[in-house]
Amino acid sequence: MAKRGTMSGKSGQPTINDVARLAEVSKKTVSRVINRSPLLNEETRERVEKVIRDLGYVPNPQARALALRRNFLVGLIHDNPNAQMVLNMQHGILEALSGTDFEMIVRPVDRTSPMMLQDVRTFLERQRLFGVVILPPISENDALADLCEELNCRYVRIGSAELDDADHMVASNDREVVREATEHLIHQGHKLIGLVEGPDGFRSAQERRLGFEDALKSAGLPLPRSLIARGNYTFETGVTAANRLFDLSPRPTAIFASNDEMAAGVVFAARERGIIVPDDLSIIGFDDTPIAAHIWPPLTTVRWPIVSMARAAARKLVGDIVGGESAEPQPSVLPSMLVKRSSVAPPPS
Amino acid sequence: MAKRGTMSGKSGQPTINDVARLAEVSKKTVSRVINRSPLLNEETRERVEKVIRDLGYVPNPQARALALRRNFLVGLIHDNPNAQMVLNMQHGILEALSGTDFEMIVRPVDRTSPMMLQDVRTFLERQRLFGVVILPPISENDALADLCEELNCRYVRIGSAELDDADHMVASNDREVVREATEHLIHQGHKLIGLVEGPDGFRSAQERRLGFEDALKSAGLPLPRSLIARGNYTFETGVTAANRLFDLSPRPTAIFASNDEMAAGVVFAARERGIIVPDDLSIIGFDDTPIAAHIWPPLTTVRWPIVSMARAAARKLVGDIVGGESAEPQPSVLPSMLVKRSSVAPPPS
DNA sequence: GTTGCTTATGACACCGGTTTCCAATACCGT
DNA sequence: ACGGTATTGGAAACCGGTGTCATAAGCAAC
Repeated sequence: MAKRGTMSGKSGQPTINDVARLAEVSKKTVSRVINRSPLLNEETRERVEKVIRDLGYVPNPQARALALRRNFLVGLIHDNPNAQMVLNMQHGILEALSGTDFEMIVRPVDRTSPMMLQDVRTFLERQRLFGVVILPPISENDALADLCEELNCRYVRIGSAELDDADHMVASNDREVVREATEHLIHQGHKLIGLVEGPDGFRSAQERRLGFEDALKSAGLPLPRSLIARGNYTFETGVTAANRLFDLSPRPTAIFASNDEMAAGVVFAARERGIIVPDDLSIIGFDDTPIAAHIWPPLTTVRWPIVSMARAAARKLVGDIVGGESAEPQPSVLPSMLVKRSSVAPPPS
Repeated sequence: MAKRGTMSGKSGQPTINDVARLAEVSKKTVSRVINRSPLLNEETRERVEKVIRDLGYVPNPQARALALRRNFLVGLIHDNPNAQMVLNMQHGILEALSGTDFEMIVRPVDRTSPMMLQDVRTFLERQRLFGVVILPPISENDALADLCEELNCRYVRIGSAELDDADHMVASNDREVVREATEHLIHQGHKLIGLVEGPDGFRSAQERRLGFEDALKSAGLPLPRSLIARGNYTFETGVTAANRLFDLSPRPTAIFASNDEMAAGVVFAARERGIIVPDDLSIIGFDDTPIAAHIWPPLTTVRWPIVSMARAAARKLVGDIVGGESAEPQPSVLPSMLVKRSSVAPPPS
């Protein structure tokens, strides 16, 4: 327990000076102990460490931030409409940060705002963040990454496909797993499969579409342009896109939607038309958000390794600081998996 | 634009010393300007302010935090499983904080952990937060509020019912609006209405149950114990509770569930049994999470003024600092509203 | 015994603000 | 012209750490 009564500060917390005085060394030596400096007598270190333990001393983050010109904060930058995903990412990051001196600070941004970059710049400059984790879809914005470089702020982007620089990236294998998902539909006997793809210009949308095409191609199935409808990852656009596909004749017997929200929109639209899922129509989504499990029928979908990705990203950022030499390199690509539920069945005969 | 070349620091950001030098005053005077000290020559102030603008000077948060022994951070403490709500709260807080010097730092906690209080104590002591906003359900924990008092950390709790201390509380009128929701069912002709209530010991659960009882009582309807099933705010317990109510004979023709997740569970269970919503069974939920609008049929539910509550809470915390004399007092009770969708209809005849 | 090198430690300035205390100036009544 | 009282500005200490550089001790080599 902390023995009180010998503190210099009146705020109750012991300072580095208290430790130095009690251990009969200089501040600097205590600082060396804190920062695991190698050039330090083992005996001295132990003596200081004992005082630190006895006192319950913890270095003041504000003072360190000032002296180091760098805060012990990891920022989370996102413009993600998917609350569950953002929150899971937060948990993943905090998990990686727990037990370290780092805390997390959250920064939603508005991709459509012309001030976005300027805002982020001000934010990073002022807070002097140790590093940031950038969530999709804003993680695809290269200007943002360049800004981090420029401001000397470490960063890790989370995304759908591996980029050049593994140090700044954690991704999942979207293309591969979507191919797998589509093949699952093909194996059920579907031949006319629609795609509700994500918005133009999104890496994730592109990757998922490529995976979809891979599967059809290697199965020798045709893919007319009409079977592809675009949405923008929202429920409503899922409904619209589905209706466009339902108007086709012959109607597709299965649909892959690039995310769960749109897939839920497809289910919704099907119900409005009296199309029974999965009897008349099989559906696969992507993300495994709670809605996927909770609508009827429960959606077959792809589960992103969200928490692990966030954890890996945060560890990449702070690993060499907190881990010392024992910091293992973090993986850059984590596998997604297909979660089979009840929205897929063989096509009607 | 900032004129470079006259800075003392090499990091690019101008410091208070730069401002002082260019304005030909002392640091202290600049500090007085920044902190809106009243005893200051108007002319001097303007001169300094001009230099500040020209230089694009912004005080260094780390240095201020060290000197003031108080960080410019507002913490968000939550143990909420509802991602959408947490994220909306985050947005509300950030909205209130935007344009100020404050940033938000997020701290999920585990209510069930015996270390919870200790963890939060360490967190608050170390980070020297300016204040915290506490989300339900952990906001009902009085020990946590006491801890904040003890550590001299401002706090605002967000909850379901008004507490004694309006300065530390922002709430919604759950009881009233649930009464209204239940009366909506009664007006449709329902006489046998089930309640899927929230977990024991939760203020929100209690308030909502009271509102439910209020409505039945004033309509002269009986409320046998068997019509009340308890869940713990999760989808799965909603399913279980619904099945218990479905086993009743006669079966209730309407169900109010204390949150949307459980309401979604009720819908799910109904479908499993072939009970048609809303023809055979009307359902009302609470929260207006995205799932409410996206399942079939879309749920009639109660919308909490989440963003406004969070905004009000954050303004309560920082209002007197950033607002100066113009800081308006923030409301402590914000009204919820009933959102009518398609899950309610008259009972089968 | 002196030189030269390595290792362990300390003195002191510094990060960029705030606060305390005091001096200087202006304003005032007599 | 004089002392007394508000206002204002400045010097220096401080918040609690880190960086730079100097120095002392220990030891091999000359």
